[in-house]
Amino acid sequence: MDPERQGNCMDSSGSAVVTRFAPSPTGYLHVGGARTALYSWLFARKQGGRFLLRIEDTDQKRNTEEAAAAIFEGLRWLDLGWDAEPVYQSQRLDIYNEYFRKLIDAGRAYECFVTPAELEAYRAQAREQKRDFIYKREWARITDAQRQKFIDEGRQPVLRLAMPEQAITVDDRVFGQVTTAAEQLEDFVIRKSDGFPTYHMAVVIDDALMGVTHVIRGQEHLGNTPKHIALQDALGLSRPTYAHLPILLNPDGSKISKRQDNPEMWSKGFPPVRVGDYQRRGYLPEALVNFLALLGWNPGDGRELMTRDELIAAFGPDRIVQSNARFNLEKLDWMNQQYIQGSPPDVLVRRLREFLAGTDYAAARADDAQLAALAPLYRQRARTLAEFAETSGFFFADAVELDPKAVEKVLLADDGAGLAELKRVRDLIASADPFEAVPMEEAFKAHCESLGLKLGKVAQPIRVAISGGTVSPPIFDTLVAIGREKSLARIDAAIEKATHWNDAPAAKDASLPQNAPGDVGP
RNA sequence: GGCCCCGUCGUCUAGCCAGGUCUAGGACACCAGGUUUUCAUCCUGGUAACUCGGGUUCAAAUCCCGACGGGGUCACCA
Repeated sequence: MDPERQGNCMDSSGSAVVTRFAPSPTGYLHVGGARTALYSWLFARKQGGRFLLRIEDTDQKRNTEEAAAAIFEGLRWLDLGWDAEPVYQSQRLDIYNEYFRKLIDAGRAYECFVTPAELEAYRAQAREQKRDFIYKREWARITDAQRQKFIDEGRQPVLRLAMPEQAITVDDRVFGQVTTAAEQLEDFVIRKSDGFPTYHMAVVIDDALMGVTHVIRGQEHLGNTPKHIALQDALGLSRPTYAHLPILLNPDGSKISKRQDNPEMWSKGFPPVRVGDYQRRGYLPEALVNFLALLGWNPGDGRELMTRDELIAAFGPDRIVQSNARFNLEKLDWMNQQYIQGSPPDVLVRRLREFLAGTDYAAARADDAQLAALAPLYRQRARTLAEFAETSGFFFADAVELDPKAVEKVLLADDGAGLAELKRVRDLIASADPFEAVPMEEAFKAHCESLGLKLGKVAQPIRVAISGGTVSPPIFDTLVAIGREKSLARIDAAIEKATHWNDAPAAKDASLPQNAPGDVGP
């Protein structure tokens, strides 16, 4: 998909860096995967190398194509471009078979007829005896007669790698040297009974064939790496440099999982699992990228808000942290706001447009000119695009809904002082010329001074009339954005309603039971 | 449970490898004050951490050992 123009890696020797992101097609881009992809991408860009994609679909009966498309979409949203067509493992069976052949011919792999049920029984037994069940060569040697018998029974063998009896050390760029003792290494399955390679087999072959020089992946794979090294040795394939990343955790230290992926958990501060949900919740991709980059890595000089180019320039595996990181949504919110504040107006409008498309926010009805008028008013006030949409709704409403609490506090309190003031300044608005924020503010300040009032005494009643509540952007900017006619109409409506606020409440109240105990406050 | 990894403010982290300059720095959040027409922004200040116990050393957040805590992994899933 729209491969980016390649970096300056074409001219160099054969040592150009190649990284890859290799998700299994789950149907969405996992936020942890996004960070892995980001680090791989940053490293490739920093080194002038290439960043590749591979879909690990050696298992699935699910819809690979659709599921992979969702992942591509997530990567595109984050603007993490890749440098060649993605590789699909399910289309490479011939290649894997070739390597299976080699292994068998070299005596490095053998058929195993033990069934999953039998294995499970052995494992259960081992657990009971508080032993490890580490599959060595137990069922490697069978006679031809036995083999024939198994086949006649309909058993489909798997292929296992004959592990050499020696410890294996991973030289990891993040965790250093990690050694696994020989006794811990088992003869793992490399070909499933359906003929497909296991993850271990496919990953080693594909990384080698794709020329991957640096494997950047989650720490959950650190324990698999000795297997991969053993396979590389057996196959005579090249060994990439490994860099394992610490795990991304929930605020409570638990692992981020799809099971928490719902609004209830979000309200408890759990981060969305799917990158698409960050988009839907009004985060800017550059903010997410910046935030993710800093979860487990830092430039070492205290910088936090960094452009993509700055991230690329500063990135390196040496400063990747070794401990797991908890996802702190509040900091993402802050960072997102920084990006909203820093976005050029036209970019912000475009982002709002994209965000609002297809939603039922009142703001979705706004045209670009209206959004452009509002953007400067909300860039200081919205941490996410969703907050913008939620708090700016009154601009687009046909009629404002007056918040009773606001009416009572601002308009009716003190014998209707606010209401009286609202009536008095109505004409100031009606006659404002030009109808612009600065001159209007001047006029109002003069008005207030002559009466010995603070501006707030005047601004709040207007705000309630215009927005329905006590919170809005600066009132004169708000009036201008809404327009003179609409503003006056809202003020008149508010005056009317407030004047009769306590008239005939019986009609309303009679039909309702008296306040139940435990009525909720604001 | 076995094996592996990790352990500095509530959170993300700097510092650790090359021990003193660390009365441990920054950021988010929080608290207080200031600016202000509301909210917010912005500015100033503040609370807050080296998991614990041994050892090495003149000196340890930094080196070593142990305990405890957290995480990962133990599939014919990736």
